[in-house]
Amino acid sequence: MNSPSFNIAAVERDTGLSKDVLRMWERRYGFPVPNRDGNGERSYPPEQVERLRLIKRLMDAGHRPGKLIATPAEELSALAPRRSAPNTVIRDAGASGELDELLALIKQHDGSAYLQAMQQLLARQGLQQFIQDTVAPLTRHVGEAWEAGSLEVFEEHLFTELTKRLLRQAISTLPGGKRKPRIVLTSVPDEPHVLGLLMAEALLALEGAECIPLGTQMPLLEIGRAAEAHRADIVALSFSAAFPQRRIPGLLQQLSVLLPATSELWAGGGGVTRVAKMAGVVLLPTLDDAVSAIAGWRATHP
Amino acid sequence: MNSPSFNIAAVERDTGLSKDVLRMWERRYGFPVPNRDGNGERSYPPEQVERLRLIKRLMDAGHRPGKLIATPAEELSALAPRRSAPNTVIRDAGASGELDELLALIKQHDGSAYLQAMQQLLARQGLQQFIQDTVAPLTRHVGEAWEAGSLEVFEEHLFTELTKRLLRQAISTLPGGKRKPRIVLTSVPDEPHVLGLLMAEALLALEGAECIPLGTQMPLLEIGRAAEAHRADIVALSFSAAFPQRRIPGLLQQLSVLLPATSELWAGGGGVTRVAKMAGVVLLPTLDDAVSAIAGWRATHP
DNA sequence: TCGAAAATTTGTCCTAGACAAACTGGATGT
DNA sequence: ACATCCAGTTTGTCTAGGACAAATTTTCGA
Repeated sequence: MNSPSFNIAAVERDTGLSKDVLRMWERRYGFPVPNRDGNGERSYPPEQVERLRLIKRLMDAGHRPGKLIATPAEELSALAPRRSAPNTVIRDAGASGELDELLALIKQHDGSAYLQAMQQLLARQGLQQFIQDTVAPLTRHVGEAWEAGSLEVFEEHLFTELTKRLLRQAISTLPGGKRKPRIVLTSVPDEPHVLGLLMAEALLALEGAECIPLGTQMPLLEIGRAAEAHRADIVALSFSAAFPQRRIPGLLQQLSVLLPATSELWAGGGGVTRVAKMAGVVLLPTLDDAVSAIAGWRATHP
Repeated sequence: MNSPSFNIAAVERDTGLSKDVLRMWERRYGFPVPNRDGNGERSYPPEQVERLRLIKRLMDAGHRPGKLIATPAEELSALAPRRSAPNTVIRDAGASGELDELLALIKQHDGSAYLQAMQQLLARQGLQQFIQDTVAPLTRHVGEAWEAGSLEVFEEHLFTELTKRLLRQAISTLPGGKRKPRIVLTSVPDEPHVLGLLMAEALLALEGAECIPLGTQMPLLEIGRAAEAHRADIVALSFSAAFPQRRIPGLLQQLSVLLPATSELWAGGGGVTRVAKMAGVVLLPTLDDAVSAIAGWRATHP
């Protein structure tokens, strides 16, 4: 019943900060300063874990750890988002007021009302417009709300889970595309976000492409094998805006070596907007790009 | 085009063996012995990564690393599964031949044939029987095939992805349960397996319970908050058979402190079969247990 | 043959040092 | 005003080897 405390592994789990980073911060910045248990091992009180979670969130929003840790407690929580991209939204569902309403349903934890509202929108707009004008902006909106701290983790999970269901359901009603190209869809390890992948799948399936969804977090070696086994024309990867940009070129590079020569490599999602062009990889920052890329592929593969 | 090599982080990603373990094995057993790059950092050739993946698989099947590493290369691959539990299957879809046929479709990478076969079974058996007699045994079957090495990772992903879709689709056709109890469904960090959760959700929803699916891998603190926000009567966690058993009691212990007093904690799935009973936690090793637990809950909560 | 005690195996934690990649801020050139 | 380059700082990840507790196997005695 006494206040629980966390060992370093538990803190890593709950904050997403690696053990190495936790020790390094302690050494460099003097925070966090955990207690020590009988074996001299770190034991973090809940307040420090809470502060670490807040810091991590702000870091994901573009702040730097050195500054954040130096900042005294209170006005940490007041810090505004600071993403470099001013987020030039391309199409938005009319007023973004509509998005706010949907988000409000999530914040009220009213899953069924959210589902109902979304299903209504889907019926009204049709799948393609629904994805491009509602789901995609809403996902961005949720990402921003999360970075601004106005959304709890479990609220984001609820949003993701319900939206996944909507999209999967919509996809399953499409006629199983049997036309070329054949596309393997997945993401790399450490990229668990699945909504981008599902949106892409829905749009590609609408174009009649044959989609092979493999879920998220495939080891690179396995992606190569899957491409071979499925004789994929295209391997499409999704990188969310939260994925560390600097790791992307290396991953794509490594992967392009592992793929069979007959498979193209496409990389899409908010994560690739500012990735430099590279040989052997097609970059598709927006969903529109994906749709037109299909047309392009068909034009060059009679 | 030259043979790619892996730094220690990439090996951790692809094998699931932590950096600490990789360095420790090198020190203790003399394997793996990576090359060193210009900065003196480890650089693993693909063969060693491959061997490590094999060793990890056999460890998950119950073997011990010391023995495995000592074993010369060739007959490693011949090693049989060695799970302690002889896997007393309770109900099986008639002959397990049916399962083999379904599995064969996956191995042929024929997703649409698999979906069709499963949909047919669902229509014939009804949802409850379908889950208990087909999906659950099939999932075990896949787990065993994976441990025996007869299934590639990407094949398992395909199976999981397609089966997820089937279950979600089936769930969405059920009338949204609005009766008590209200159940939050999720899993702890490091437990990414979602099929058990979906099977449980389907069965619980069939009983008319109100299910709130939050997806997998919720930090413990967030689970507590979600329970509170949703005023959950029950928090249901799923542990797959692959989850390290020894970590479960600690997690449940910690979580039971974090939950509001009005929420019960249920833990189910193949992972809890051999976990000792503990105060404040209801253990549900099988799906049948979950169904009867609902009846029990309703009997005690008028 | 069973159960307890001893020995072993194994993972995780610890400290402390090094360095490269990424970012910052300022100076310079167009 | 804007792009580009350079130096300085910040930051994460890697390295080494030591320690120990928890889990498992083996040994020994009843």
